[in-house]
Amino acid sequence: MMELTRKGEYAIRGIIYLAQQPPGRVSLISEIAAAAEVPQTFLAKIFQSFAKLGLVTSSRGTGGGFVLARPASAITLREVVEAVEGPILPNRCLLGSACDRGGPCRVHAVWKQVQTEVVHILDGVTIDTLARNP
Amino acid sequence: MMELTRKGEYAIRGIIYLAQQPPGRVSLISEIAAAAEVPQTFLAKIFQSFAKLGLVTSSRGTGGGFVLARPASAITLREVVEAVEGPILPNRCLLGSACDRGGPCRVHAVWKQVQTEVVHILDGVTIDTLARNP
DNA sequence: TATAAAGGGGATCAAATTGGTCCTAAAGGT
DNA sequence: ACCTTTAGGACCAATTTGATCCCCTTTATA
Ligand code: SF4
Ligand code: SF4
Repeated sequence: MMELTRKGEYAIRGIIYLAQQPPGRVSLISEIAAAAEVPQTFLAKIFQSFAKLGLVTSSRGTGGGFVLARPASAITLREVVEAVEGPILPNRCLLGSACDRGGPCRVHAVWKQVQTEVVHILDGVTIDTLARNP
Repeated sequence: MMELTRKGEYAIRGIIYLAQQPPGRVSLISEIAAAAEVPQTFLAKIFQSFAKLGLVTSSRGTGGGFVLARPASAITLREVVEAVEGPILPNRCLLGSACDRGGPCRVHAVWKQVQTEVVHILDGVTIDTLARNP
């Protein structure tokens, strides 16, 4: 239960690689994919999501590629995960939409607590922490 | 991300109904399904899992049905959820199997922390708490 | 101004998972 | 015997996941 998908794994590995490059260094998607051991075309989609959300900046044409849009210390693991997996939502009813049954039941509060706690943990981890080598 | 499936929702609703019955009262699957608003044949599978894990006891034939195998105060939400959704595992690498890449990376510890925290929350909630009406 | 080197984005696809039904067998009561 | 009720397997449609392909646009530079 609650498993991260491949997309999530790949997203994290990809952005960590980017964070490990010298600041300002532009990386090709092919380079990132090779380093992170991720199918290139799949990773390209992931980085498109990153770019749309402003986590990375992309440039096209010769000499193009990807760079972090902010310092790695200002990008949280939550942002990365939510960029590709959508919001942390242990139960549908946590999204505004009222429960299709009576009102919110007692379980509701438990899922809310789970959500809050997980968000808190993932928000407390930044990419620069993850990028530091053992 | 991390969404509970229908099966999980149904499992919780079903066992809460059972916990709301007078102690010792046997409930038919048809009755539980109607009360919990869950497809009956689907719920039957769910309760089979409960029975195998010893959360409920089942009896066949006339007068048969389901009863909680333990007091509702001794059944945790985690047991119920894991019975149908499998263990709380935010990332595959948390299951003994070593990472297919280098060694465990720094992200590993984060998922471990998420797992621990979620398990802790769900272990702290028992079915009798959930069964009490507003 | 070609041309090559990138990323953007849509279409498409196979495999896996989810959500659910159906049928037969087994067990238990009358 | 016969009815009731769960057990368990086979099966199925819809959705999601994990990817690949192809064509388009942007950009540098020869
Ligand atoms: S039954 Fe409770 S947990 Fe389930 S959707 Fe409704 S409010 Fe949420
Ligand atoms: S890269 Fe890290 S988080 Fe991902 S499977 Fe390996 S150890 Fe686990």
